[in-house]
Amino acid sequence: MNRQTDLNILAGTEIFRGLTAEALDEIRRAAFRRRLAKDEVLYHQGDPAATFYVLIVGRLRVTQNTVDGGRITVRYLGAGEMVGYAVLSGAGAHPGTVIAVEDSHLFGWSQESIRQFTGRHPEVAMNAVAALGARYQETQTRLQELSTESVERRIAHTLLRLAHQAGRRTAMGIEIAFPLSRRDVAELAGTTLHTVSRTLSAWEKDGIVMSERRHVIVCRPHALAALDAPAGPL
Amino acid sequence: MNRQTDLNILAGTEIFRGLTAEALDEIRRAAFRRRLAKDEVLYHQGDPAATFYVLIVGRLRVTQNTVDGGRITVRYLGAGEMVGYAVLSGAGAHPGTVIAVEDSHLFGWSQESIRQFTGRHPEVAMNAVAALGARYQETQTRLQELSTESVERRIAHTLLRLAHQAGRRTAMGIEIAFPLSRRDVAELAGTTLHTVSRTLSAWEKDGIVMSERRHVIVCRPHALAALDAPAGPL
DNA sequence: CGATGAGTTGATCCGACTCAACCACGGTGG
DNA sequence: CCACCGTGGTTGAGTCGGATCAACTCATCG
Repeated sequence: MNRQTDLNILAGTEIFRGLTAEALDEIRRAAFRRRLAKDEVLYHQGDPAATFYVLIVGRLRVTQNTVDGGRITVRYLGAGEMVGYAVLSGAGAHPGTVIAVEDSHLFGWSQESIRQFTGRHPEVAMNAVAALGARYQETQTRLQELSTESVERRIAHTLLRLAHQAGRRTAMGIEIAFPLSRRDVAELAGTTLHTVSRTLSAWEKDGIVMSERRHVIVCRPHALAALDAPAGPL
Repeated sequence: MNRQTDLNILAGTEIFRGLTAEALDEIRRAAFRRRLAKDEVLYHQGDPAATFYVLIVGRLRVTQNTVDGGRITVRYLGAGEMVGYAVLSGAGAHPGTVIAVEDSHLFGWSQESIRQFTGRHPEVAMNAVAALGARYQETQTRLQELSTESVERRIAHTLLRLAHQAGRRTAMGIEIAFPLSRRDVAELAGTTLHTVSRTLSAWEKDGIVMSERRHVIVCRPHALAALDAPAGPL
């Protein structure tokens, strides 16, 4: 919690990496801290984009709603990731709702201070471009999957992506390290919780995954990755 | 084709807007021109991201392929839009294939020159963040539609988006101003050309759209936007 | 100890994909 | 000039993946 610790943390974030110690200290001084309890909302879709955040510890979920009640999960955010890119891009409002799925800790900056800082430090803007580009690509990939793949494969890819982003190696396999319900998976994979439940049950029988309520472990990731052929040959 | 014309063109692009005349002239001097005939490929998915472009006139299509033969259309690009953002974000390879759907004209810059320029002009990086953010949002919206809406509504939204991005007012309605086949619409909406054909035929009967081969006019955009209720009540 | 949320599993149904046959148009070449 | 073929488009019939509807169990919580 001291100055040096904060500097090390900031130096490890996707948006501030590569900055000089002086620049890091400058952004540190402009920051405020924000804590979120589990299930607490950071901001709602449509709120004016006034504050930019970086997630330090914890896990956040970004969701997006349509007028007609539809809801999807855009992505989960982990430590070091930026929150509220709309503040940087100059959009007026946040395009999604951000909620903590476990107790979290963030640094925050006002729109003026982060935009001013970004203007003076092109590396920050370049980092933002890189980070946004990566998210854009990931979304593109999901779009691709949703257009062309079966539900089963989409669920498989969803779990693999989560395992990659927030996986923790255990004796049983790769554990997805935050509470994740069937419904959550369904909203990521573009299906219903019923289908997710059936699919996970089948995989559990085959020893591919293990799951309890709101908790998934991927035991055999390679088996998930190789779900093209409808079934193994004789 | 003279210097002043080029400066005016550059000043109107999403990535270079707001720059001083001197900065614009600097980027103009570093640029080279590139012409693409209809159906000519600018670069392929997987090619090293070595050159950054801005589209001056014409229309490009960005597609993305999966290993297993799946293909989607990521988006169409119009005048003033940047092409090859991966060069900015430092990704090693282009994530998609870009092809001209009509004769086009671009400005191009080497990776070193555009990144150096961006490093010296934070506005450019900020513009890039804004542009990428907008594309990210658009993709998010498509993802949302694909997860929650019926094929018919997705086709409707696809046409509305195209009409918005590349529409030309005519006596008959909003004409989509570049060749667009059923297959193209299908790859944007995440469906098959058969379903698109059926849907457009039905809409044509209702006077909502008019279409010939590779050519679509949206006559009653509001009717497309209001396709929620399955059918009008008695 | 009801209540609420998460999960499972069966039965049913339908939207849209698949398969298939066909037409129209526009090059191209004999 | 016409025969040919490839591309784009239309439309019908059949099928099926997965959503929907429904009933029930099991935790967790105030």
